[in-house]
Order: sequence, then C-alpha cells, then structure tokens
Amino acid sequence: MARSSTTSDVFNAIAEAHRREILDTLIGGEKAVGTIVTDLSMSQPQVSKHLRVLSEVGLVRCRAEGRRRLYRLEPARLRPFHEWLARYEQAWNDRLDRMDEYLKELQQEGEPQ
Amino acid sequence: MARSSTTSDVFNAIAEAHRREILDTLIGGEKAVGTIVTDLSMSQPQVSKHLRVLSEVGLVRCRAEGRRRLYRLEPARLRPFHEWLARYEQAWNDRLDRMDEYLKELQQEGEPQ
DNA sequence: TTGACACATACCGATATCGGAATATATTGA
DNA sequence: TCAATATATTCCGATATCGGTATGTGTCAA
Repeated sequence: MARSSTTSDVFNAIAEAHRREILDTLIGGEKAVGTIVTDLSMSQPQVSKHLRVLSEVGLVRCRAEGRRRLYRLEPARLRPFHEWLARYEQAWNDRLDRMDEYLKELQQEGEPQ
Repeated sequence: MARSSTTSDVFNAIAEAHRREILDTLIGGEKAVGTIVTDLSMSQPQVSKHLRVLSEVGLVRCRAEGRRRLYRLEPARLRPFHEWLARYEQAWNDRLDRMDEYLKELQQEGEPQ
C-alpha cells in the first residue's frame, strides 16, 4: 500500500508554505492572480495551481473581471481549524489550571511557617 | 527543481489525518505506544514513525517507564498555528465590523424618511 | 545469560506532490 | 479576424511521504 493523505482537505491545503503565503496576501483583500505573482515572486503556473488547491477546499473563491480572475479569502472555511484547535485549547487551559492549583498549594504550604 | 515543503513544521505535522488521530487520543492524557496502537488500530511502526514526526516538531514529548515509552501532548506547540489563525480571525472580524457599519449607515439613511 | 516484550529504525515499493516549461483557453482591443 | 494579455492546464522529472516488512535496541524476569 502507499500514501493515504491527499491535498483535498483543509489541513493539507495550509500545510504548504507557499499556499499560506497566498492566503496571507489575500487577508488584505481580493487580488488578481497576476498581482499575487508579482507580490510573492512566484511563477504564474505555480500560483494558479496553488489557488486551485485552495479553491477546491473552499478556502478561497474566484470572481471573473474581464480577463482577470480575482481571488478572495473565504474565512468561514477556517472553521474546521478553530474547532480542532478548541479541543486542544481546552487541554492547554486544563494544564494551566492544574499548574495554578499546584502553585496555590505550594503557597498554602508555605504560609503556616 | 522539486518539492520544497518538509514534514518538519507544525503545519505539516498536523496535516496528516493519522497524526491528528494520535494527537486526539493523547488529549485524554499520556499514553504508551502500544496503547495507541491498539486504540487506533494502526501498526506499531506506523505509530512510532508518526510519533517521531510529532516529536520533532515538539507537539508531543516522551518519557520512558521501564520498557514502555509514554507520550504526552505538548499543546503549547500549537501556538504557531493558533497565531496564524488569529490573523484571519482579525480579518474576519474586520469584515464583520465593516458590515456592521454599513448596516448602521443604511439604517441612518433610512431614518429621516 | 536467555527469552520475551515494547518500541525504534532501516529499507523498500507505490504514489503524491512540487515546480518548471510548454501549451491551451478566454477576453480585450485594433 | 488577429495579436496581446491574463490565466488555466498539461506534461514532466525530481523528490517526499506513506505504509509494510524485517530487523535492531533496550529492558525485564527467570
């Protein structure tokens, strides 16, 4: 057997540094492919292909304007990340809580002296 | 030329579904490799190798206990991911704010009538 | 010391992915 | 219609990654 993971899920889509750069540059707002190409100094096919991947998972949306294609973020699709992270956030806080309790215990033990 | 991305960052580490499963199962707390193997029905080498990747990016930590190795989450290492997401959160809120202002403007325009 | 157990590592084949180069498609303007 | 522009797509080679199988390493118990 072989690989199982594909590019076709949100987590894989953002695993690529160049794709994150593209997403980052779109935070500023809608941009044409050519603009991204010059802004990020990437080749045009490279950008187009990454945009395709991002499109397929819904992280960006495309709008035609003349012969240009304007891409924009679809921040709602970041939800899976939030949901996934939230569970760890919980674990993280729990750990902080325990740390907190531990520190308080230490304090209480020290007070009587 | 060829690929540029490696497994050696948090984003790639969590891109793999099986690795996310492993992280998920560790939310409950420290677990031995064998436990993960049976809990997730994965092969032992498979689990070991994924744990290695997770270790290398610091998402898990290992502790030896006899001949077993207990792995635990290191949720603090999700911080890069969290921070990355936060920037989009910002963009998202800004958008909502603008939407809000826009709606208020509409309301104000409507009132005089 | 030996054998059993728990885990890590090495090696391998299959496949996915990246980037480059070349080309196709669509839109605009002359 | 034709050339130019903007973008998408195809084909390709190099390499990364995944999972399996086999084996190495370290620890315990007798």
